[in-house]
Amino acid sequence: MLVHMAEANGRALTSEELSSFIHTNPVVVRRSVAGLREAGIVASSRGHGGGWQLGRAPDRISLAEISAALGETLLPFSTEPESPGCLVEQAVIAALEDFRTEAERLLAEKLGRITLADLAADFRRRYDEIGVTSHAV
Amino acid sequence: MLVHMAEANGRALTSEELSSFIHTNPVVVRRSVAGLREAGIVASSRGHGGGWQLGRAPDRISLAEISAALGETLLPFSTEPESPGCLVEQAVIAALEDFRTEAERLLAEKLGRITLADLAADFRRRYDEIGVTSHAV
DNA sequence: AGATTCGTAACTAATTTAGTTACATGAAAC
DNA sequence: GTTTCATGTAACTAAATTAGTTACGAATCT
Repeated sequence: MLVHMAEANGRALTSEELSSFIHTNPVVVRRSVAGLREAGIVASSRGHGGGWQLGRAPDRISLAEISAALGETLLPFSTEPESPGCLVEQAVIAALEDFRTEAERLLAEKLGRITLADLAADFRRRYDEIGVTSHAV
Repeated sequence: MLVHMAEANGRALTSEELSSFIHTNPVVVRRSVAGLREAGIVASSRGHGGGWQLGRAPDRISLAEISAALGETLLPFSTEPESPGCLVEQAVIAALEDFRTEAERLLAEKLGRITLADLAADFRRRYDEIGVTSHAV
């Protein structure tokens, strides 16, 4: 959805339009994207001509920021104790906590290097390529 | 559960015992741990004196192997297309696929350095510490 | 004023996961 | 060889999560 916004040239896209892109429901779009508003990644406006657009230039929006704004973890396990007092759990969590800290830093660093502008550029490349191919055929 | 097996000194632990450690059900234990058998991480035996034990020395079982044997992914997102033909999705997946490949290699490498023996040693350290504390009080 | 669009609550349906019961299979003890 | 103990596995239930839907109020533009 954000790539579509990046390609929209400043025009606001409605939840309706965005939802049709990914074959889902406008309300689902609003729910998902709303989390990106506080971080300034998107801006929404109501009424005529309203909808969603990027909050800043796509080359200043990294995947790390998007991931963080959505409240997603970069690693698929939690290090919260389930049985406080269990020494085995404490040992496991301690080991994973160290791992997690460094791994998350690494992942965030890598995701921080990929921006929406990169994705949009890649999309455009593919788009042009298809265009050429179609024309050649 | 594996740490418990590592601490069991070769004795087989029953699903019943293991389940009580983590406050769950014996069947849940069997279901979970069964996936580790093919990888040789655990071995199960039936009948009298049967149960579960480590399939090899704990210093030769890494967290990376355990994770792999359980069929878990190290990263919490999939790169499988949902809308084949969507160029935006293809661009996003391509970017994430690159990221994923390197990130998974890194994570596996890090997890590969942590063995069950490390966890067991840390557990034992905590255990002894508690013992001393209790005695001191 | 009327049309449009987000914001949000409330409800339903589908999926996943944990937990449970039940019973067959295999292995040791006697 | 029978009894006892333990895994292996199917089948069912319950809880939690998620996606989807409907409905309607609030904001904004023409």
